[in-house]
Amino acid sequence: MRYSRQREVIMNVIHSTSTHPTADWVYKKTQQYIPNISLGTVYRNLKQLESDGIIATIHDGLVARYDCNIEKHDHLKCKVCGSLTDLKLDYDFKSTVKRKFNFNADKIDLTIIGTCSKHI
Amino acid sequence: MRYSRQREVIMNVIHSTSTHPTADWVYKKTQQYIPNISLGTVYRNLKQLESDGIIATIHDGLVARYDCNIEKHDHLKCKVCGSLTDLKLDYDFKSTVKRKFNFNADKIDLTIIGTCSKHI
DNA sequence: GTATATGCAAACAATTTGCACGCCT
DNA sequence: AGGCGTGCAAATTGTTTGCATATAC
Repeated sequence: MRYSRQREVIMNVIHSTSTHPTADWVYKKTQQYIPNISLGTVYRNLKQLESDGIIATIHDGLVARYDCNIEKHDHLKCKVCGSLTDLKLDYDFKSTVKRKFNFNADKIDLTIIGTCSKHI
Repeated sequence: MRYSRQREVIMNVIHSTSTHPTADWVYKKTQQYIPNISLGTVYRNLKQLESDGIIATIHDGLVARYDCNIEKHDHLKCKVCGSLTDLKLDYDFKSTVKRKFNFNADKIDLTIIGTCSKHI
């Protein structure tokens, strides 16, 4: 993967937030730095960065969100404000499913949906 | 919600499988019984059945899958064959996130991604 | 120089919606 | 009769892709 200014800006934009932005949000934000960047370029870069393990993709309903935190972690999703917050829970299901189903687990997607402290 | 033959067939089709079908699969299957049913009708009914709590929607990547099992449960997703299998794990994260984040949890989406026993 | 990255626009896939008509109740 | 449900097609939304040009190395 060789250098491009577009990718550098996209990386900076993603690292500037912890809100797990959508491709469209990243696009609008990068436009502030590269006005004629195209949405296709944003998607292409996000995809490539993911397949290189540099960022992670979260499927939030039917839109994809991107996350620069690639460490294993879970999410809290507020159904009022739509916010997605990182958290780290402690569990070990991999050995359970290996034992019970002979299933080889790679990763676990865990999202808790509810109401965040701001909206109770 | 009043009776319609389309909805009855859609319900039967969903209950005839445990594979968590997509809207398109349901559409093709219902066509065997009502050849001129429209895809819009399938979507409308699936949506209504979900909002009435009769079926559940699972967001699998960027497509929606539908599940007649509305009891709380988790999923095993095989990345080789794409199959989605129900399982029931034992955990209690709701009290943890209430205590730590003052987050009121409604439900938990938990999917374990890996390789199922058929493809090891 | 050559391969990768880009901008643009068209294509695509999943889903939703407006409208006129049909069929439960 | 009145209103919910339908079929159809067009619209929307999110994402991908083909192509000619530009740029990193």
